[in-house]
Amino acid sequence: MASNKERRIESTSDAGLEADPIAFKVMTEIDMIASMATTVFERLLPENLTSAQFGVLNRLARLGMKETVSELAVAFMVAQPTMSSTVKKLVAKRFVTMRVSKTDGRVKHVAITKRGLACRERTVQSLSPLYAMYEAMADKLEWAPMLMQLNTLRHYLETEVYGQDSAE
Amino acid sequence: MASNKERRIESTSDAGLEADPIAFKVMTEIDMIASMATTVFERLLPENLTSAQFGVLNRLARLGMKETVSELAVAFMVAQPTMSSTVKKLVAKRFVTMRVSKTDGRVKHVAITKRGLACRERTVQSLSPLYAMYEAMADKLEWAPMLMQLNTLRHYLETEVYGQDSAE
DNA sequence: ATAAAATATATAGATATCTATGTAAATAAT
DNA sequence: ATTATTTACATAGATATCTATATATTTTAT
Repeated sequence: MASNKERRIESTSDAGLEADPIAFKVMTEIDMIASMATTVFERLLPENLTSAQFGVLNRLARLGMKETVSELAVAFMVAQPTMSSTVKKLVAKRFVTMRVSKTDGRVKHVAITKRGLACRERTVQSLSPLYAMYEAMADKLEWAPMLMQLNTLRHYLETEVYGQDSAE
Repeated sequence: MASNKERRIESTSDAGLEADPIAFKVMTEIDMIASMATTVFERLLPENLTSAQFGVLNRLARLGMKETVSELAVAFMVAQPTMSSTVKKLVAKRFVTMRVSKTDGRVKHVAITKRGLACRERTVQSLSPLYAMYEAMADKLEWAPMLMQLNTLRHYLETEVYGQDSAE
């Protein structure tokens, strides 16, 4: 919800204020976690990579295929001009190439380069403290059930945001 | 983590790609949920309120007290100049006042006005579809256990981000 | 009492995002 | 076939955020 991303500086340790329905408290926690996890993550990124840039690099590396700007925008839930901008930065760093499709002159395929793959590898390495951190939490946290619940919640929201079951 | 806020447009319904450790998948879900929940939330905000502005208004209304710019910045986990900017907008709309403290000339107290309170009330009303939506989800979602797990996760991250137990 | 350090806020500049719109190419309609 | 519509990407302008720094005030040290 963003608006409720409110740390309690009062006495207890709940997020959100008393009057919030529990769903709002959950959303407040989720906002705060997203924000802090992003902070932790970005601190570890090398070579002036932004998290948006690494996201694209990582996706192209793992899928092992090129994708169009629009496909990437959908995949990362950002506006198309936002993804155009991110890809532009990656092109400037020579981590990806953009080439007009041979079969459709409107489309541009984004493909990762060798330099990009190498950078992605280095970055994954430098993220190792993250793995350690999350493993350390596994004592106290049940990741699997949490994932299931969050997945359910996400699907509800996707329907809400993108209309009737836009999720494949 | 932001960088992994990646919708699968492939066949399954998991977030994140196969190779991710489960903690990364959880973080990916959390990012996506935060993003979509914010979208849903902002669509409902009236009077050109941003979620940041409503957050401050709502907090001041519920706490029933004035707070300083720095206190608000800490509460919402944003940089101090960011909160200065948000408060400035609220002052322009005459929803809050800023007054230099009588006991400390550096400090400015932010207090909600009657106009601000009224606006907050209207906004809470216009958010009613949100309550309905979250209630509708309660069939399939266990809000309470989820809240507990997320709370634990948040505390881990607070320690990580702000150093040893900055959380009161 | 004066000078130095710390604190609260504001300002400046940079960046990432958004919406609206422009441009070029492909598809559909006539 | 031509024209209109749709689609994919780029550009422009607005906004919210951040970091770095300036300014004013208070507190601390000498």
